[in-house]
Amino acid sequence: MFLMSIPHFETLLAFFKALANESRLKLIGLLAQREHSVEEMAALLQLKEPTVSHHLAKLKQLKLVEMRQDKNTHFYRLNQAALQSMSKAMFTPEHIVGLTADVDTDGWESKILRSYFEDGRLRELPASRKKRRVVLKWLVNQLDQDRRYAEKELNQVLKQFHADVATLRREFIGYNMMQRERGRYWRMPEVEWRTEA
Amino acid sequence: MFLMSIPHFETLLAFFKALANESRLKLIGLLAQREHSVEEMAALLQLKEPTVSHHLAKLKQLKLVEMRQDKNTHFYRLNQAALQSMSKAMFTPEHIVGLTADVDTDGWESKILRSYFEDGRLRELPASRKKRRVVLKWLVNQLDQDRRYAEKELNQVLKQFHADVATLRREFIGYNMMQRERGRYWRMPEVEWRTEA
DNA sequence: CATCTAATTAGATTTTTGTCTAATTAGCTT
DNA sequence: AAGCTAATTAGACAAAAATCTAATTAGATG
Repeated sequence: MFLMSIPHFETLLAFFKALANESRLKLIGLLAQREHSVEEMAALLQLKEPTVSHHLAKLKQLKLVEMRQDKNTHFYRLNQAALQSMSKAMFTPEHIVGLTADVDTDGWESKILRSYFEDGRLRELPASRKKRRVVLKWLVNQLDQDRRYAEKELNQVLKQFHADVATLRREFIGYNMMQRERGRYWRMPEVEWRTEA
Repeated sequence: MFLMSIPHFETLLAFFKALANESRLKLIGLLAQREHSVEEMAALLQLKEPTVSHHLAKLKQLKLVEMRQDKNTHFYRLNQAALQSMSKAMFTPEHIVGLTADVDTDGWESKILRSYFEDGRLRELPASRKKRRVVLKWLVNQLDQDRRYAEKELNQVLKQFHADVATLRREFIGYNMMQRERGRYWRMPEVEWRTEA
């Protein structure tokens, strides 16, 4: 239909607020099936019409629903496209990392992460040592602190971020972010990591 | 990693409630970068520790964050997998339609939609006339009531649900759900639709 | 024009949620 | 054990949000 830009903090928050309510979520469910008039929806959800109107106004503000008028009946329908594109872009790492723009502690690392991740996946391992370390640090952080992973399990987790899992494993060991013994891998405490692989 | 079952109404609502808050969303942003102690997060967000603790408890309940303890410092980290799988399954049509289970008006149509849609896409056009009509009805409802679509635009919208857009277009015309003239398509009011194609 | 209908807006009330301070717990450290 | 530190729990208070009734608007119809 049309692409929506990646939503920013305020947008995302507003979006969650809109959906974080029992009545509104039910309304969306109803509207996913077909259009409904305000009257109908009020009856189905056992709410008064003004209440429904109020909820629809919120959803309309965010373009999650659209309205058409026939005589003095207002028919609402869901804007699937808005919903989908929102949920799609929502939880990719580079986007989540961007959430903290205002707070941001280590802006430098965030910037690197954002630039190397795309649609939730690592495009390529950075060539420079410093950047590579940032990316690896983030990745190793996706693993459980105390768990011992079989190689297969480790691959499972890693391949969700990058195809070349063998290189990732090797780099982890190189930086001493992980250790291996008899086919099992586990994380090392951060103080033990090396600066150079 | 592991598959999560499709969340149901209560789960989904709880999930949105968890994220529909400025502080919690920022926490998630922070934790997406690396693990943090409660103290750190309180400082970064300019909140008191009990407040942060309280928010983390909510996120922990939903397994969105995990905690590891070192001495008496608690380190929290994000459970990316939970977040991702939640957002992924979230807004597929067959799931949204399922939201209204308790309310449900036309359970029969919903059931059909759920069974023919998978991951947001139409698996195949039902063979039986009655079922096909339900699916087409839903699809045509994704279009703007009053807009006139160029064939290309129409395809754009439709292909997001099904590859064989030519058949869909033909069926719409057949059921008189849409009309065409000089390469332009538009929706017909529901009263004009035919029962048989 | 008077009246009816469906919806929205205004304003009041109640419920839910976020934040704080104070008190408590759990785990060191001396 | 006494004291220290980081976190959690309890409870109070304040702010935000949901819902209702009443009043108003917009459009249709006799």
